[in-house]
Amino acid sequence: MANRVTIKSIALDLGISHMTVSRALANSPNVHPKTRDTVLKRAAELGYVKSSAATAMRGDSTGIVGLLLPNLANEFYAVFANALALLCADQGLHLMIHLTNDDATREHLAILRLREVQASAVVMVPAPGAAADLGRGFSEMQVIQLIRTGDHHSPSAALLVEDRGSIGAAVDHLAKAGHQRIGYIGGHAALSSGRHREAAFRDALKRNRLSPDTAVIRLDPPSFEMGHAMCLSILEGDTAVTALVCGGFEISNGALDACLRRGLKLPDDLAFIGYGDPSFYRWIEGGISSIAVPVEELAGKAAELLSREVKAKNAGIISFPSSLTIRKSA
Amino acid sequence: MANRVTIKSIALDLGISHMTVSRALANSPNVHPKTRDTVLKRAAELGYVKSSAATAMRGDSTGIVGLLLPNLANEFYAVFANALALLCADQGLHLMIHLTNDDATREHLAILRLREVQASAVVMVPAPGAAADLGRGFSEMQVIQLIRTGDHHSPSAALLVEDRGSIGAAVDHLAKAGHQRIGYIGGHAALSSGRHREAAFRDALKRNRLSPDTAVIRLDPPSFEMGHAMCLSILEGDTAVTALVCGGFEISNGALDACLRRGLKLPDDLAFIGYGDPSFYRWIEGGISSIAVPVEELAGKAAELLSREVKAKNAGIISFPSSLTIRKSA
DNA sequence: ATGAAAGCGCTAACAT
DNA sequence: ATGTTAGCGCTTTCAT
Repeated sequence: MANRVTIKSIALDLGISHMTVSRALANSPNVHPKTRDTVLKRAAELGYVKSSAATAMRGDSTGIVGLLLPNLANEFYAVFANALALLCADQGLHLMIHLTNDDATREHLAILRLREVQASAVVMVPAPGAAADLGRGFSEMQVIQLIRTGDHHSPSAALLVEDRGSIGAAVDHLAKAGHQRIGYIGGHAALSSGRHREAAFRDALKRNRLSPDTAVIRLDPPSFEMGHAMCLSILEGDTAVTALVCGGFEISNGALDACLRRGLKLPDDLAFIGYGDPSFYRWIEGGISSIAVPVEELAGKAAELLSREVKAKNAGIISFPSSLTIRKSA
Repeated sequence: MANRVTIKSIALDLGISHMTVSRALANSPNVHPKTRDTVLKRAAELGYVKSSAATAMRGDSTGIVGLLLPNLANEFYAVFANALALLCADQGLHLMIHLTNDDATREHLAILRLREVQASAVVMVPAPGAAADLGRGFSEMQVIQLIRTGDHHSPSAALLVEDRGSIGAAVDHLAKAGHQRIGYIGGHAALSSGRHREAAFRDALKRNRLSPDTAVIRLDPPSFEMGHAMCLSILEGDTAVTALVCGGFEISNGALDACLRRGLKLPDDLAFIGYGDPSFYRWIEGGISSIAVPVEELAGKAAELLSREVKAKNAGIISFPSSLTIRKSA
C-alpha cells in the first residue's frame, strides 16, 4: 500500500487539480499542451500506474477474459491457450486461466471468481455436469463455448469442431484396409462432443456394412487415464479388435501410451487413429495417424469474437472442419 | 451494467442498512442470527457477487497472481502452468497468464498490466534483455523467478534448476560410450541458465579429457526454430559429431525434429540427449534420453511461496536438482 | 445489534 | 483551460 502514486498525488505534487492530471493522462484536447507535458513527465518519473480497480468500479470494462479449460497438460488446450493469450495481449485483454479438470464444481467456482472481477468474457470448454442455474452467472459476460456445447442458457457463441467427416473417413480408411473389428474410445453422452463423435463412428460403421456388434465401443468421462484403461480393457477383451479409433484429446494420448507400453507395433499389431494430432505424433513409430483439429483457427475466431465489442452477441454456432491425417500407424 | 446486485441494493430491498448486509455477508458476530439468515438468503436469491474492484480499491489484496512464461506450447511450461493453476485455485488466487515469447517488450507490457490490476505476485521466467528500470514496477509485488535469474532489483525468490550435475552426467555417459566429438546447443549468455549450462558442458568435457575444440557448441536465443536450425548446421558442418546434448526445452524439441525429419536413427546415427523430458520422449524411437526437470516440485514451491503472506519475502535462491534419464537414444 | 459517515482512485457533468 | 462535485461498492471507525 504505502504511497501509491495516484492522479491526486500527482496533482498535489504539481499544485494543480487532479482533474487536469486525469485529462492530461487521458489525452483530452482540453488541456494546455504545456500542462499536459508537465503532467506526463511527472507521472512517468513517479511511476504512475492507473488503477484498474478504480475504473472498473466506475463501470468501465475490466478487459478481463476468463479461459476455462479442462487442463493445460494436453497439447491441444495448451496450444489453444498459447494462441489466445497472444491474441488477447494484442488487444489489451487480460487472460485469466482456470482449470476445471472437467469438474462442474471447479467450473462453478471459476465462474464465480470471474464474476467477482467483472470479467467481460469467458472462453470455456464446458464441463460435463454443468449446473443449469449457473446461467444467471453469465448475465454480464460474453460466453464463448469451445469444442462442446454446455447447458448454459445462452452462450454468445459456440466454436465447435465438425469432426464427423473425419471420424467417418477414419473408419472408411480402416475398413478399406480390411479391418472388420474396430474399437472406439470416446467421451460419454454427457458431452455433446462425445455424443456426436460416437454417432459419427456408428454411422460410418453402418455405411461400411460393419455390424456394430463386431465393434467395441467404450464411452466414459474422458481423460488420459480413461483412455489408457479403456485401451487395455479392449486389448485384453475376448473380442480381438485389429484397429482403434480415438474420440478425444486426452483419450488419444492415454490409449497410445497403453499401446506403446505393451510394446505393440502400430499398425502391425493394431491400426491406430488418434485424435487432436499433437505435434509429436509425427515423431512416434514413424508417425501416428490422427484426426487434426484446427487449433489456431479456433483461437483466432475466439479472439475475433472477443474483440468486437459489438453487441452482435449472437454469433451462434460456428463449426471448424477437422481433417484426417494418415501416417504410418493406420 | 444495468442493475448489479450490491450490498446497498440488498439493504434497500430488505429495508435495512447496507452495513448490516455487509456484516452479515462477512459473518460478523455482531448481527442478529435471524437478520443474518435473511440477508444471506436474499443475497443468494438475487445472485449477489462481491465486487473485487471495490475491495481492491480499499486496499485489500486482489489475490491476482501473474504468470509470465515464454510460451505454453512447450510441455514444460504448460505442465508448470497446469500445476500452478490448480494450486492457486485451491488458495483462492487468480492466475493471470502472459506470454513473453522471451521478448523484453512483451514482458514489460505484461508487468505494466499486472501493476494496473494490483497483482500481489508474479511468477516469471525472465526474458533475456529485461529492462533494468523495470525494477520499480515490482515495488508492491512479490516476484518469483523461475528457471533463470533476471536483472530485476530484488526478486523475492528464484526457483532454479541445478542441472549442472545432469549435464555433466550426460557428457560422462557419452564419453564412456566412446564419443569423442559431442555437440551442444544451448541458450546464449544473456540467459543465466544458458551461461550455467554451457559452463557445465565445458567442465564435463575437460573432466573427460575431451578438448573443447573437438566439440561443436552453438549458443543463441533459445527457441524451437533455433534448435532445429542449429542441429541442422551441426549435422551439415564439416566437424562430424557423433553425439548431441541439448541445453533448453524448446531447443531440445527443435533439434529432435531436425534429426527425425532427416531420418536419423538414434542413437546409431547420432546419440541424442534432450532437455526437459516431456511426456512423449518415452514414446519416440524407443525412448529419448534427456535431462528431466522436476516440474511439479517447482510449481509446488512457487505455490507455497505464494501462500504465506509472510513478509519472509526473501526466500532467496532455491535449487531443484534435475536428473538424467537414459533411454535408447543415447 | 444496527446505523451513519468517510474514503479508497477515477471520470462524467457541471461550474468557472 | 482548469477546477469542483459526486458517486461507483465496499469496509473501518465511530456513534447510537
